Amino acid sequence: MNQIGNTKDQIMEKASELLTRHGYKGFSYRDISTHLGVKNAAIHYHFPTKADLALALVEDYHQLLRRRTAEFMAYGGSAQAQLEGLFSFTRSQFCKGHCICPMGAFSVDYEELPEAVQKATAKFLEDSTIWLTRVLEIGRSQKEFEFEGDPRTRALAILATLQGGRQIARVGGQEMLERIVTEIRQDLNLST
Amino acid sequence: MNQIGNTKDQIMEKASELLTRHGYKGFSYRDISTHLGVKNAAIHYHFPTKADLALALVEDYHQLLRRRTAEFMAYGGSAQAQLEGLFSFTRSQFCKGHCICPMGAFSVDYEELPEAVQKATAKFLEDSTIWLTRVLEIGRSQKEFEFEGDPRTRALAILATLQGGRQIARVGGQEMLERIVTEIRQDLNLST
DNA sequence: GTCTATATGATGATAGAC
DNA sequence: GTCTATCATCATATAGAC
Repeated sequence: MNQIGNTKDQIMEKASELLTRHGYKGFSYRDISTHLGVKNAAIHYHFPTKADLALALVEDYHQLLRRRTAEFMAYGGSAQAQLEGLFSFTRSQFCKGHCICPMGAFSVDYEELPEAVQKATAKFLEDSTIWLTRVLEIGRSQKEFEFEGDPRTRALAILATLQGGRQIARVGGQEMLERIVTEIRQDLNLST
Repeated sequence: MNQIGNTKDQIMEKASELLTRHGYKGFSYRDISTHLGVKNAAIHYHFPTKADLALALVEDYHQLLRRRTAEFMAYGGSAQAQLEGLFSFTRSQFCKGHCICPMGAFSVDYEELPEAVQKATAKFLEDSTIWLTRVLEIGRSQKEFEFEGDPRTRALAILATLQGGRQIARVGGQEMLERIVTEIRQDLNLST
């Protein structure tokens, strides 16, 4: 195991969990340092300001998206598998500590975030939309599912639904999220 | 004009704006008192703790929902008008300061809210769902729009989509919200 | 890289005068 | 009902030793 940068990774991992559980304003450097058994200043060494940490998180999410979708964007494949991957990811994130979408967490505090973080978040959203749009286009052309209208518009609606769905499930229980995912499937005439 | 309770109302109005703009953790008693030209302690007189204020806000939203939907729930009417009312409310809230849904704001901090606020929020969500479910049932039976499957499930999906949509529009611009609303209409075969 | 120590400011909240 | 004054606590952040 490579130990270099290990602390930095641990910080980001914990920060990501706290962000999606308690929101951007809902966690502090102290929460992270206490959990790692280090001091406050150690976190500031790796991320001088909280905005630096936020930016690193967004870019990390973005890179993860790129890795997981690179092949599909280049060569295509089963659109249904991509979509089911999104659904199961959404479900597993919710089950693991009622985690909401990072986009949802950041959007609440969006207007007060530094410009660099705002721009990175907007790019992340845009690339997520582009990816899902492509999935829908390919899936429709391959007859994996059916829908009418503009693929980008539908991609945005699906992302919004899942983002809102995870939040609503916090309040009303997991059953609500299950129903919501079912509804997305139905609108795509997906039986599985 | 009745002056009794005026300050209390002003507090709630400002608090509601701040909540939907900056989130529950994103506003303080100081923000409110400064805006009203009073002192910190004056707010605490009306709402001893922030949780009291949060509870009052949720119950106020709930009561507003009850008032606006009472007639429809009792006698029915144009479901399409109810739905369009929801859409235009969503749009106007976004335009006025990029306000997100209170449900979205509270859901981020939900797990740390006191139990009384959690329960009130859950009831508000449940009644919102019941109302929209009824709108969909009546609208479908009156052939105002078409959709398949369970009305409650679809109601939840629409609420989630609008909640997520308002947040996404903060990051990606109003055009995204417009697209998302368009998509909901299309899935109901609503042309207007 | 991590520590101790510290600066600075905001926050929710309370006591008691007017 | 609102004020002054005050509190304990927590937050982000920095300087300098090890």
